[in-house]
Amino acid sequence: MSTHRTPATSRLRRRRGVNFGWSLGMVLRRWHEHVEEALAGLPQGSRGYHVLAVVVYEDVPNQNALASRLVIDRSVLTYLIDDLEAAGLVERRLDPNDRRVRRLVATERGRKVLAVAEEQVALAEEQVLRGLPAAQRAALRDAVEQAADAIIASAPMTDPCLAVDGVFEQPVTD
Amino acid sequence: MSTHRTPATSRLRRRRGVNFGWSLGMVLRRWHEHVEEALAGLPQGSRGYHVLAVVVYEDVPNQNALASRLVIDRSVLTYLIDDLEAAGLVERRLDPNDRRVRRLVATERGRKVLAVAEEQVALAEEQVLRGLPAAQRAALRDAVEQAADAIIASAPMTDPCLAVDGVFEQPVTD
DNA sequence: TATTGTTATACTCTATAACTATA
DNA sequence: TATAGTTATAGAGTATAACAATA
Repeated sequence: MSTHRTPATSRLRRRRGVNFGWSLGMVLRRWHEHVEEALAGLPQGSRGYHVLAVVVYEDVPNQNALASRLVIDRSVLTYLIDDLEAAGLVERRLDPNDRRVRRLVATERGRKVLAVAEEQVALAEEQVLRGLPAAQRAALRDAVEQAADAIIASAPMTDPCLAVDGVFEQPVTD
Repeated sequence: MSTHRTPATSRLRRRRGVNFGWSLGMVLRRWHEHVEEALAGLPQGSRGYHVLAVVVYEDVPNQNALASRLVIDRSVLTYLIDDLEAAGLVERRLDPNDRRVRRLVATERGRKVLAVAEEQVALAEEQVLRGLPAAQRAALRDAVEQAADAIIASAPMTDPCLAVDGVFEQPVTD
């Protein structure tokens, strides 16, 4: 199985930065492989983990706020919370002031499970980045988180500002 | 629409590095939003782009090799090549030595389209990372590509080495 | 029998809209 | 009418296996 020791890697010389996106996808994929396995047993894996973490550490007034905080759709959040609630990790509490909204609170068990999950994720992430020297590892984490912060801070997701399609329709006259 | 200027961002203090994966997903998502739009008109968007780039710059002996180079399944590669070939960007040539294999070669048009695409992608990526100072931007690109290289070099994708499930079955005795 | 490439099927994730209950 | 949350449906992407042709 491990007979091919990827002699390819050395000749994968990057032409400019054209494969930044591919590399991003690769790292994220590996992250998922390790983290979903590390979080087996936690409802919804890494997605339940993200939800639980926000509920524990941040003070979101309602589900809509939580959804936009995580940049996911309200409808998927419903399923995530359903499972977390069924597992006894979070609760939906009706807001007496506005009976439409449900305030989310973590249970004691939820906090404990999150603490365990954080350890597991930290270990998994070390595995993902184990090919990098420690300094590079920290730099990567910082850079990625900073980039995500900047993205969230800067703009709505899906902005049609730079509509530049049609470039390939007749760029080369064959 | 843009009325919420995300006051959240400032209070998104990270607890340790737990949201590295979330941030990765965020950056990749933004990358896709920009790049797929920039590559509208190119068959299969960024995926066709990756295939085309490898066909042009690297020397892959057959489709299987190309698929494992990009870490995608052979079956999806079939569709990608179908579309690229239909657009006249690549050709499948039968190998006279082994009539099972198809050698992939880029057409002249394919090379030209790739050159245009590279420009578009570079612009799109600048947009994605425009929230970061230039130095950070370069550091991020390098770190991510290095991490991907390390991942590819180090192991098969999906390794069941660290099977640590069951951790959440009864971690807290409720 | 093993391998290259294709086709078909199922499963996950996401996006969208319709629906309810409150306001 | 507008908003919070839910439910239902359709699409993209991926994984898997079955299949054909060749070795």
